[in-house]
Amino acid sequence: MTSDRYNFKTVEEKWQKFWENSKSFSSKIDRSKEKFYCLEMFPYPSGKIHMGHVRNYTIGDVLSRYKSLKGFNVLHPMGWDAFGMPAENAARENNLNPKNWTNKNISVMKKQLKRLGLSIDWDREISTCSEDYYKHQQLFFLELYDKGLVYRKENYVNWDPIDQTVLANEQVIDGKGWRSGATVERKKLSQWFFKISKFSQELLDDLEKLKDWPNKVKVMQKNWIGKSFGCEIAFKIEGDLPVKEIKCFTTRPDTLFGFSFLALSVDHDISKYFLKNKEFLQFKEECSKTGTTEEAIAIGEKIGFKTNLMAINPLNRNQKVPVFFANFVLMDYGFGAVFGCPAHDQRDFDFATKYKLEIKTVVKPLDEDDKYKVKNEAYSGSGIIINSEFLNGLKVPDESIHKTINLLEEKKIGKKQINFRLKDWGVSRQRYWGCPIPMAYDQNNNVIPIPKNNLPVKLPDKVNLNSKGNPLDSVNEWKNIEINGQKYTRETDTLDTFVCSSWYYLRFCSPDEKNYGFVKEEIDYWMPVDQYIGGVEHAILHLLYSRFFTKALGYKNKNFNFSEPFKGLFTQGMVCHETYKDKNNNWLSPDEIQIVEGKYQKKDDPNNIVKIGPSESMSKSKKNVIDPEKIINNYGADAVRLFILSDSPPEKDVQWSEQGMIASYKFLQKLWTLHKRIKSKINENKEILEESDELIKFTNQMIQKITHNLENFNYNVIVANIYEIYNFFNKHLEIDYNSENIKQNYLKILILLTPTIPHFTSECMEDLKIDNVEWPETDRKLLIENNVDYIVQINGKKRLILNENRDLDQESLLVKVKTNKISQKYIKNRSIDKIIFIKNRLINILINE
RNA sequence: GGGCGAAUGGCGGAACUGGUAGACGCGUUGGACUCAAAAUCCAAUAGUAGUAAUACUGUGAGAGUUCGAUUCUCUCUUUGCCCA
Repeated sequence: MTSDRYNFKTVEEKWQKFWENSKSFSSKIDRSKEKFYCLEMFPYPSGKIHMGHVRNYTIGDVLSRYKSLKGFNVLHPMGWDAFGMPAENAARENNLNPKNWTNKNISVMKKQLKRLGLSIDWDREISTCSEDYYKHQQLFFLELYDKGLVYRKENYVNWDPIDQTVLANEQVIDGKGWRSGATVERKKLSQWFFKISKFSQELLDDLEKLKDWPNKVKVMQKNWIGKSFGCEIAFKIEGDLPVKEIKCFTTRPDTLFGFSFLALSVDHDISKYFLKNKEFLQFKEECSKTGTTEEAIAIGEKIGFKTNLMAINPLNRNQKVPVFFANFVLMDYGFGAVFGCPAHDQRDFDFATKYKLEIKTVVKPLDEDDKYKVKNEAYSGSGIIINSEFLNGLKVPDESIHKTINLLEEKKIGKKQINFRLKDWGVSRQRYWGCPIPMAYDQNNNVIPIPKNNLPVKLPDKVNLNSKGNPLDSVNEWKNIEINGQKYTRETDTLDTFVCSSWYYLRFCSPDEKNYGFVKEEIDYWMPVDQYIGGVEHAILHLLYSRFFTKALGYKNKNFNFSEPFKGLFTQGMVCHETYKDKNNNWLSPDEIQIVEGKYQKKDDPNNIVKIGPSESMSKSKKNVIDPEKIINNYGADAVRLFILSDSPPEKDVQWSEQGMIASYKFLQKLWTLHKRIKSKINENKEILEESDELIKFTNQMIQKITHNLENFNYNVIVANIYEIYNFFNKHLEIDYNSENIKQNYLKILILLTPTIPHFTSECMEDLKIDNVEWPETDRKLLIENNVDYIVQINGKKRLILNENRDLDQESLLVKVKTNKISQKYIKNRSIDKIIFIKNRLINILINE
């Protein structure tokens, strides 16, 4: 009997070799077929693959295999997001070269991915740290520079003191570096920027085109771009300083009559007059303690420093209000100055209460009268303008903001302004392991681009990674160069790794092209990516940058014929696992635990009772990780694929369960036994004259269901469908069928299973000597049953089900119902008020109680 | 504080445009095989009452629309994510 067991090791190895040798997944342009570009976010080569990768790439593989079976010309490539800090850190710690460390990881992870049986065209493999890749990136950089989309400026940056590098705003989480966790400092540095803000409006508008993106991602991007309508207002200033005017930006000009103070950022230009004022300096110091994140500001106490200046309300020249420096105003929003209207902004309200400033109500809710007064908190809802002279009666916010801006423009007091929250993308990083920025400086610090024929600017192999700051700074033989006999110093900053991942989807179309990043003809065929799949954590950064990059390459380029890189986006959920702690509150890995009589304890230490924590996303720090390699070795790739898809919808988090994993493994064994039974039925060559068409109907139904579920990413339901298939065959194989009939239907079933468990079905098909594989079509006619279950309701309550001929009309069905004993019991002799009848579905009889 | 989503058995989750709630899996229980165990196979499994047929209750809470609501509308609670 043991020889009949399904040996996944030999089977999976055999088919993986076959696919590799016969180049089953290599793709080339074929205009006779419709293309399908399926892309999963490429991994960072950190050492080993994790369960998140398994889930991500299984989802993509199911889709790719399905689309190929459907007859599409599928492009399904894979590469490596290979630049970045972990390599540099690991290399420093182990005295290695980042390149070697990275390449070693790549070869390990590639082998692991191949063990999953993914239908990837490995001939297109790319790695962002190879010269063949980044030289094109340098060319793109110069191209964007020529287009005026790259510039250098000095500004405050988020400085990570541990990693000694600059962080983008998005990389600062709760005031800490996203990787190091260090408290981020403010530092002034000269940096390279991509002019992403030039595309703010376009990036916003084109979200509309992305019909196959999850709405929440679009909303997140929209909020991130943060378009706001508002008004720039210049306030006249009186006082003992040479300050005549202060510009403010506001989104609520309609509340100008509620004006009671003007608040400035401590970094505002005017602060220069206060630098000798000890109290001000103390106040500034105090402000820096509250933190700069908007959250800290919203929660924290509002404090101010009063100046002797007074601001004049442009709509009411008699009204003069004090000017403060305040901790809740940031320099990078608007002009670093806001006007305070305490009655209708909670922040302003808190501030005004503290400093006993006037709180004048100028908006009333719809259900209040004109005497309405704001009491314990600001009112920021909709309503009607009051106490505002010529603005009175305007509806808030629909008409008030718009009309006020027009009025202010007429009176030359203000100017309509559109403000975006999206700031330009700072791409300079003070790191070694990244793509060198192809720029240089002469002795006067003037910038010149490296001539294109001198590209690539290669990273030097020999560096001292233990030097402080950027290791490239100390590589003099690399840094000092000559161009046309002139001496220059190289730019030593490297590019943010998000730049590498902003265009890799183009490179996959032309991985071997030497002269440019891609071949026009090839991206015209393959682009855009039809389905992009990855984690929702990239909803803003990576996706926004990629969208920008596509637009930037297409900018001033008539040949570029698409404006969005990813037509469809799917964001999969995380893989979670329970967390464990021992009695001393140390994290424990699942391997260190045993369950005895339902109690969790530490292995070899029964007195050490284990506390079970909530299920969380797998992470090394919490030790709740499961190593995919071990699991694949124990249960096989198909079983892992089956399990990772089975328990939750792909867009939601999934709970890793060893029991579930084992169940998937056992199921494949059962399925193999079933296959053997089916095979022997087929080999009997039996002909039955009067055969039931149940098998054909069932198969047809499954074609319909599985196809529908594949199209809609209901991959967990597909696994349920596979179980249903097993259950059906297992029961109904006892009934006699024509051998040919079984064969035809079983073949269709095997194809339906192929996207999910490809090694298994390949083996089965070979076993039956079948090689004709094409996705089966649903026969609509067969879905229509002769008999239908009619739901019979009495007064809206289901009472029985009648299985009768389809297409019965109301009258004939009613006759059947009336003659039925059960319904008679409910109807008795009472009169029927009304009948609701839905053809082939339901009859609802309303009777007089 | 704002925006978006979610809530269904012991657990993960199904349910097409409002029309049989709980597919499928896990777990649990019972049975078969076995000296025994594992493995495997068969059966039951929302709750309450009943030997049973069956009846009543039931999709976070409350209201509404409807002949009929897990599905649509409103209010609330809890929870997740994002922006703060």
